[in-house]
Amino acid sequence: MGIVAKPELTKNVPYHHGNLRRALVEAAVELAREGGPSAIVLREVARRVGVSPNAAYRHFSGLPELLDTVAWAGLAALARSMEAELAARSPQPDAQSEAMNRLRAVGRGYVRFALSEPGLFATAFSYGSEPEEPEACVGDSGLSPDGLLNEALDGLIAAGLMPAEEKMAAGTTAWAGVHGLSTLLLGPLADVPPAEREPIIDETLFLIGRGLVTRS
Amino acid sequence: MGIVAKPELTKNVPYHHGNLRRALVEAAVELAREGGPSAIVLREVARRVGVSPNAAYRHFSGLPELLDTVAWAGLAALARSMEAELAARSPQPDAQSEAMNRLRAVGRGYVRFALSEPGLFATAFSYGSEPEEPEACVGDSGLSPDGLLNEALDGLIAAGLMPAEEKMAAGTTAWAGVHGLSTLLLGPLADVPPAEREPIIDETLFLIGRGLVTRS
DNA sequence: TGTACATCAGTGAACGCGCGTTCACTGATGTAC
DNA sequence: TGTACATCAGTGAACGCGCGTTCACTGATGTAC
Repeated sequence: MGIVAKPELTKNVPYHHGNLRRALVEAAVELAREGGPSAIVLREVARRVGVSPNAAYRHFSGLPELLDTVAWAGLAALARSMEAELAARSPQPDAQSEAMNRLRAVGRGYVRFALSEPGLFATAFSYGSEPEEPEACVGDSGLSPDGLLNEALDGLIAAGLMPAEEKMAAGTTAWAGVHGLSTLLLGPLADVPPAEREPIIDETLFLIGRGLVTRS
Repeated sequence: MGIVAKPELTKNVPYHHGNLRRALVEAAVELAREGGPSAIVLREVARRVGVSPNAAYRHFSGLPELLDTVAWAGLAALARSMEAELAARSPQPDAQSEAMNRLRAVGRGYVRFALSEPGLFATAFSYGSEPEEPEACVGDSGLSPDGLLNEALDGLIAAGLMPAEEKMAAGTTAWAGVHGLSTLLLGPLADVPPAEREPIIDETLFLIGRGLVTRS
């Protein structure tokens, strides 16, 4: 029983939960936000929803399936963070600046998500299986984090900044860069002062981006 | 009791263990190699050494201290892997090629260690406190992974490939790149065929390195 | 060299804990007639 | 519209497990004299 009684539980006391599956996932996401994948504990999820521990087995085969569902939700949230940076940036006059600007925006969205939601970020990459419906890990644009990066790389190619045959290597490098930076800032570099974080992110995105484009 | 009786336990049956602390750390490292940090379980460590579970408390304040010790050993092993790549590469005629070659060698040593010892790699970055004696996480050269990277960056500067004031940003970018690539190859990219891994590593190291050096 | 004794590295048993999962069940829901 | 009944989403209790840690102890070691 939480500190605030849930209206539908006090008023109606419905025997059948409205949408228990959704409620379980939401509680599990909250646990992931608080403590990462290992904090997703089936009994605690049930406790928070106000249901007996075994009720979850009506909706999931077991803990691993619930964990995967949360991971996919984490990837979707990551995609939305990347989309938010794309929307927030100011468009550039020429095509080349525009393409680089978009690439850096998705990268910044990636790292910022990791820093603002470390538990969910860690959980997003702890999935054990791919989702059956790919739309489970997709942002508002319908693209996954992967798809958003690819779109940005296509922009680089279209602007003549990168040969098409380097796309795959560039994708791996960009992903590795932002993922590694996120991990470092949450781990070994966790005690750099918050004020220094943004410049570090910008510098790193600059150096990574510089490596991807063909020198003129 | 293992499948092979330990000689010193069957022959001499010494009451006091020769060097229990060292034996505990070795067993814990082995567990980390097999399953990462969460596989380091105090009771299992004691079981493998052939000692009662509480005996470990004569040498460690508790599980966290043992875990940190294994993490530092992992960092030392990482440093040695980087040193091995430095030693294995073929020296280059001119100073600039030599500097880039050394930088890529330490990067390759980093990623190869992660791929060959994933459990120990994960454990190396799960420490909760810094070692009191810094030589706990140092390779044969006396340098830590961090120190080896810095040495390589100094080489880049000395060769005139990079302005000194970019050193810090370059270090973060290089570290992020190899760390991220390691993480991806062990996670989301875990099912790229082993034959394709080396080319991917080389391409990524190439693109990261290209971003660090000043364009001419 | 021999003996008394403090030190300390181990033992054995037990503690409380919380977990994921299973069992047999109960009571609400909604459909067929 | 009313009733019988199958369905199914939940309950409550229990399971076995292994964990980290603590307790009072014991027996070997090594030093002082």
